[in-house]
Amino acid sequence: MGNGKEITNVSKATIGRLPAYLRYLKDKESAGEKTISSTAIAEDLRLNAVQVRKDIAVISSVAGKPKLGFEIRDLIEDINKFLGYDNVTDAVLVGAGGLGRALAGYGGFKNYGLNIVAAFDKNPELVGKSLNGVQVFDTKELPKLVRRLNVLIGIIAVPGSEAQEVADELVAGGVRAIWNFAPAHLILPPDIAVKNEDMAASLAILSKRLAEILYEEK
Amino acid sequence: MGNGKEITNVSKATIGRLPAYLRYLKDKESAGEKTISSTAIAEDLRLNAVQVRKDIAVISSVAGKPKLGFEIRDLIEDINKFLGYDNVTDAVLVGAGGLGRALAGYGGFKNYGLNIVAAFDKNPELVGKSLNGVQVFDTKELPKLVRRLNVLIGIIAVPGSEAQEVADELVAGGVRAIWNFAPAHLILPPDIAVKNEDMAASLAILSKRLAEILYEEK
DNA sequence: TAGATTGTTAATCGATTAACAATC
DNA sequence: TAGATTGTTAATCGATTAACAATC
Repeated sequence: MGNGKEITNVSKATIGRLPAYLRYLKDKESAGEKTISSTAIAEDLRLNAVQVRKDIAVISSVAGKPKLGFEIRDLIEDINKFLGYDNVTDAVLVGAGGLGRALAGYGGFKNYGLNIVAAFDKNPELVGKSLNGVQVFDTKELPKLVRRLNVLIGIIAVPGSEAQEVADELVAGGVRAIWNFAPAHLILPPDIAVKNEDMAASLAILSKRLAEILYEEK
Repeated sequence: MGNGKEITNVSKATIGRLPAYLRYLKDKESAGEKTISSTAIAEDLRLNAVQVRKDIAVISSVAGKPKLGFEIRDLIEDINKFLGYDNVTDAVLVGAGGLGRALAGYGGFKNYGLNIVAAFDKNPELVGKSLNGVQVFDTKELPKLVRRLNVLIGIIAVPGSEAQEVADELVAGGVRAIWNFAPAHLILPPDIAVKNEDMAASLAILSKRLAEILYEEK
């Protein structure tokens, strides 16, 4: 999950673009290409070439070569390292309903350095079951088990009305980062990292863009 | 989905905060409160009070009253109207696997002005089935059916390798906005609205914040 | 009245984009 | 050499925050 050295003030915007670069570069590598220019990346990903070069400068030690560009292999390695995809971090999932099941079933997380070690649900029918190899425990066990497993990341996939309570229990168990998929605003201590996956917000932004597009062509 | 009148240049940042305001205000209303100040909203939602007032100014016609604040009822009505939650827009879902099923099963979308009218999958075993009342069709039927249903929004929940193809078919069917949950960068005409739900990007940002927090307290 | 709160203008901050010399 | 491309400095853009008079 990245080591101390790399924790310079890299902007959220840059970090958010890195996974897209990584996917793109892997595609190029699979296609047999060896080098890539910032101009090419920018064009394909609809970004600004200077932005791409700056992003690369932040995470990469190797310099690009005029006329040639960057070594794809090097870039992939640097991004993987920066994002901490080499070493996996454990996480727990709370909520084994529809979305929770989908998240547990999504095998891709391990590639992103995340390993879901346990799931929790308060529904007795789900407790004891296993979601894609992840065992479901009773939510009552949450703080105790999280502490014992020494887990730092909690994923919340419960209804909005239960999210705050779950978040409190995660924090009580020692979790330091919360990935919140519930439609709820969580009140948390300042030394806990939170990322809200607010579907309503995303949809609102998409809808407004759509409305703009339709309006413009009228 | 908002009407022409409201399509001024409201920033994406503001639009993204509106759903959070709405949830918060509904909570307050349920708790029996009648008015709310921007200072109170800002404190509870960990925002800046000026920002809250500016956001409100953009979407609301009614003015706040010094010493009192804003009428909660009015604000809720204005945000609902601005976000177009009153009138529902149809959408199709492509991919009836784990995530697709979770999205189809998520009843909340209707509250957000989105109505999933059909799902598609290329897996014959899923075709003909129904996900929470949403019928699954063969992906082959996609362009034809999308056009016939006159659907403007497509939700992509297929593996990354299939996302571009699906996007092309959605566009061919007349879709004008794409909500992309697949880990893939889509190449699309400029007059198509896209919102990428990039889980890897979200996780990267959360992980870096966690790393920072852990680093600081060392 | 006194004080909390609004609405708005100005200042700051952060991120993107433009310009351009250096270089392979 | 000529030209594509890099790396960096400066300019621009957009969003957040600070300052403050108006007002209920």
